[in-house]
Amino acid sequence: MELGSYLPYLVNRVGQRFIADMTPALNKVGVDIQSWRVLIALYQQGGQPVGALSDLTSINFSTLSRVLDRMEKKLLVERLRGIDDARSVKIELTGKGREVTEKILPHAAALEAGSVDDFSEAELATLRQLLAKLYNGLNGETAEADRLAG
Amino acid sequence: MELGSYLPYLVNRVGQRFIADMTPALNKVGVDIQSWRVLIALYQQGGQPVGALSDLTSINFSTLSRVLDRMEKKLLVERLRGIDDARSVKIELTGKGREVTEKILPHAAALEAGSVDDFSEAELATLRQLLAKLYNGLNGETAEADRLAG
DNA sequence: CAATATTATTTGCAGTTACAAATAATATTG
DNA sequence: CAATATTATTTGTAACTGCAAATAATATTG
Repeated sequence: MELGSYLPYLVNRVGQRFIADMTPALNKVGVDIQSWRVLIALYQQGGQPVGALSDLTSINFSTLSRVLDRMEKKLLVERLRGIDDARSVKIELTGKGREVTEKILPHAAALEAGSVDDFSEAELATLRQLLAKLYNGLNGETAEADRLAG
Repeated sequence: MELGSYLPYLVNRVGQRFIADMTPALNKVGVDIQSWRVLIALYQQGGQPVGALSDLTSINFSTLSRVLDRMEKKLLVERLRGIDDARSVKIELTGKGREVTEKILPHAAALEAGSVDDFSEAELATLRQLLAKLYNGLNGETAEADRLAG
């Protein structure tokens, strides 16, 4: 096995570079990377209960609970307890959350665009499609999933 | 912008799934994900100074220093101070480090193989090539790099 | 319908992480 | 060659993370 062709390696280093390149824009508005993931998810998919948001952002649900604490303190999101089921908490963007998201979005778009500057449209579409396919080929095994599977 | 086509999102969720799916095999031998990254890097590329290992693994150099502390305590690596330049520390796999790596490798290979089960050889090659190209299209901006760039 | 199981989220806690400063060594320069 | 700058790594510190247990609510079942 060769490191340079090992998919987890290739994927991890790209992910870390995206984070590194995004960090200056995030620092400017005092938002950390995890909060940014929550912001885009909510901005594009609307209010979500914590569990769904955890799936959507790939942030561990207990970590996410703490991320939401920070975001709530900064008035970026609010927790709406038990709209239909009082066990669940619906997370909604606040006006400020939307504002901040819209301030970051252009930087995010520019970064993504810059990263694929010398990709053809076809290559870009292929990359997205293969990443989605790769995701589906993985299990997303969790302690919880294991327990249920036996 | 759509979440499902946003590259940092697509990449991050794949990376998290690789971690989640790899974790059981790593737990069995008491190795965390960061240590695993160091193990494969050293196993395949040979002994490295800390800085090079930081680049290779995409682990922040000060975090890496602590990761190496844990690994040294578990006798997986050793620090060889100043072979040619006394400022640098060459990190080498120990015999045990190699053993443990070889115990994990089959799981890693199986996981990767399973994730691309329904990929053609051509698709797999394309994915790898596009991920490498994407990596090159990113800056890997660091506080240090920023300082140097002015 | 009381007892038990299940689902959703938070919290205790024991690490882990990353920025910035400190340390340690080599290179440069006046 | 002493003073200063640069390079490589570690460490102080404050915040972040994730497992497991606790809490809180709804569903099921005998």
